[in-house]
Amino acid sequence: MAAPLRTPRTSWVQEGLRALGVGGPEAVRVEKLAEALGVTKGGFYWHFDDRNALLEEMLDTWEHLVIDEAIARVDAGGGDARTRLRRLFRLTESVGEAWNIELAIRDWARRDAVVARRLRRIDNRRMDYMRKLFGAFCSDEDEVEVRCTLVMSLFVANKFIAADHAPRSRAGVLKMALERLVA
Amino acid sequence: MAAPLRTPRTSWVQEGLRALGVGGPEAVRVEKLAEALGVTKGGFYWHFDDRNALLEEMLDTWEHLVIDEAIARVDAGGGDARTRLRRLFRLTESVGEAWNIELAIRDWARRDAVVARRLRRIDNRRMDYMRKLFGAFCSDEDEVEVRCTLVMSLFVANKFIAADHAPRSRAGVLKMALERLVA
Amino acid sequence: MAAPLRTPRTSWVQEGLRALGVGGPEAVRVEKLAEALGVTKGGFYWHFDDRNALLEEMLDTWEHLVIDEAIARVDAGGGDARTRLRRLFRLTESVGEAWNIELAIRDWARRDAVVARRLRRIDNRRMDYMRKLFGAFCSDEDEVEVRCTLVMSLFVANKFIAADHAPRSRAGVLKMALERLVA
Amino acid sequence: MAAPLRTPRTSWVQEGLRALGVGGPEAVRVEKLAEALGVTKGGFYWHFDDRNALLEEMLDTWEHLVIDEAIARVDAGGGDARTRLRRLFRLTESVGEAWNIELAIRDWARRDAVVARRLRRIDNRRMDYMRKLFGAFCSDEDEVEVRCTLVMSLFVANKFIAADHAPRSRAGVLKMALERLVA
DNA sequence: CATGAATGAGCCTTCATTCAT
DNA sequence: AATGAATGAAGGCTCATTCAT
Repeated sequence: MAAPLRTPRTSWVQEGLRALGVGGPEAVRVEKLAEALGVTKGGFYWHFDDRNALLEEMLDTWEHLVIDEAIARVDAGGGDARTRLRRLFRLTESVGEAWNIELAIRDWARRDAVVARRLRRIDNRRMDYMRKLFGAFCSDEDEVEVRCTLVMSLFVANKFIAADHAPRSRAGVLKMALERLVA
Repeated sequence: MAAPLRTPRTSWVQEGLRALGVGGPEAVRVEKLAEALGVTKGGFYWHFDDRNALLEEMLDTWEHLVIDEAIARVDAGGGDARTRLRRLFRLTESVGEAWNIELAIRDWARRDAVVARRLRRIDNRRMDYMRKLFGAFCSDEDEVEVRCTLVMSLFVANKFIAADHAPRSRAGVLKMALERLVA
Repeated sequence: MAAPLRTPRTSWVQEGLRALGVGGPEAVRVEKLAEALGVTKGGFYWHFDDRNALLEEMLDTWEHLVIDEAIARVDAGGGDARTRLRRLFRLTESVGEAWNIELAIRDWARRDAVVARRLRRIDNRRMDYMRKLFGAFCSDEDEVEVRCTLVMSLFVANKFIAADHAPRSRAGVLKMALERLVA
Repeated sequence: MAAPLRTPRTSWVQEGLRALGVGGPEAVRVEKLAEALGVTKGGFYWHFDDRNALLEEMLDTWEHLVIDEAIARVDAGGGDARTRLRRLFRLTESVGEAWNIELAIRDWARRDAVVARRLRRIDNRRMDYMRKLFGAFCSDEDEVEVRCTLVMSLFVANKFIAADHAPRSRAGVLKMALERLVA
């Protein structure tokens, strides 16, 4: 009987993305989200046709965030290609919470063709953006492709790898690796 | 003398690993495994205390397979460090089916501390093995660490990345990248 | 001077009767009617206390339609008893859409005492009307009762029976049977 | 924690048919049946794939009962066509409980094509059986068809009509009508 | 080892109803 | 009159688990 505060569509999406990051798509449970939002599950169906509709809107939201907004932010700072690449690396390192969502989506894409298609679109746009930047100071196209792939791999694999690097830190190794790549 | 076992423990483990690779830990359903094995789930509880016991045994089985057996196979061929590294790469590229299991476990480790600990043990053993090989022809320890990390990242991220590389193929780019790293 | 009513009471009743005819009383869903009317269900509760109030008003509307109006229309044409009976048959055959509602109500009456009482009132008025007509040319009261019952049964059962009558048509058999009854 | 007595498939079917007769197909609720049988709904899914599988098996069971068994019982008594017809009428009048199921199915057939097809099969077999009997003493084929249709209509409509026949009883009127038809 | 049957918890979805605006 | 948002009670289905045989 708590005050029935309005819970906008976006709240469900936010909460859904959080759950996705933490527990994968199976953890996106209507009932759990409702509880987290302090409402009853019934209300969910006013906003969305079904669970799947939420899942799709979550992906839409995420796609926009990691592509359009990310690229805009990197370009906004100006500077030459190397500067932008370094800014991109820093931005990528800093997003913390968002990585969980991305990793969950990557794993999800392995078993869901629709998600896979979306991820491909996003990865291709990211690669294109990096190709342009690397290409600005590296004329060998093979080399550009290799570097882009290494950068992507480094970031994607980072959270999926559990190895220690003592006496170094993972971050330290990452930084060294990236520095060699923009050299 | 040995009675003809009907559905041995290992069948459940094998089927469980297959299910894990395809659908993640949530897809490892006792009922589904039973169906796939053509028996009823009743028998499962003769072999295992509960679903969790199976999950753990699956991880044991997998751990042994990807570490002890893999290293043994690479060393068995003999040759210098570079030769062994190349053999490792080839072995890693060829396991196909097994990769799905590994990726599933990596994602699983993100949300399960026990699995994470296990993965760390494995990743550290793999890194140690690679450090030894790279160290054989590369004296800069930082460089060794970076190369090991790049190789690991390349393989782990490979299946998690959906980008196209036209006119190249993913395999081609991978090969170029690895070749630069053992150079 | 009359404000342009948006969705009058009667629209809900009409739509409710349509739904009743198609899917029985369980298909009379406030939400579905609202959707069919292009409004949200909120408005429904302005007109009716609850779903049951609608159901009752639907029955009122239908009762008036199939009795008062039907009898009036048959009598309006004038003629002797046989003429009126034939006119009644023709009217009854032609109402198409309305039959679905009647059949649904008949089935509904099997499980709802209130509906049953209403149906009884209607059936008795119909029988009385027919008794008067048949009595005009048939002096045996038993015979009159039998004929009335046969006519009623023929019409009521018609849509509930799925048998084929090849090479005849159902309509043809019906016509023959009725003709014998007014002979 | 009551003793988990075995509840055979047929119990679910019986209970389902009873529920169908009383409340129509929508009243065939897995949970309600389970409660009536004193078990939990989970057990239902061991026997049936889903609710629909039960519904179909109910129809199978009913079809066999009202056709094969009914005709066999009428023929078992021997005698000429009129005797058999009268025996059929008596059998039909006596089944009480079963009528509810039949009526529910007839109404159901109005909105479900699969059920309609089944009903048609049954009605045609019944009509064929009656045609044979009426044909034994009535040479006019039109007349045979009309009588068969009247008999069917009388029985089907009987429970769907709510009219009173005072000072006669419905049963009395029915008997008179049927007697005229076998005359 | 395995089947047949059941329990119970959890989740998705539908819908009557309520209520502030 | 009607919308937007929510509650809560059903009801369908899945599945881990249990247990007698």
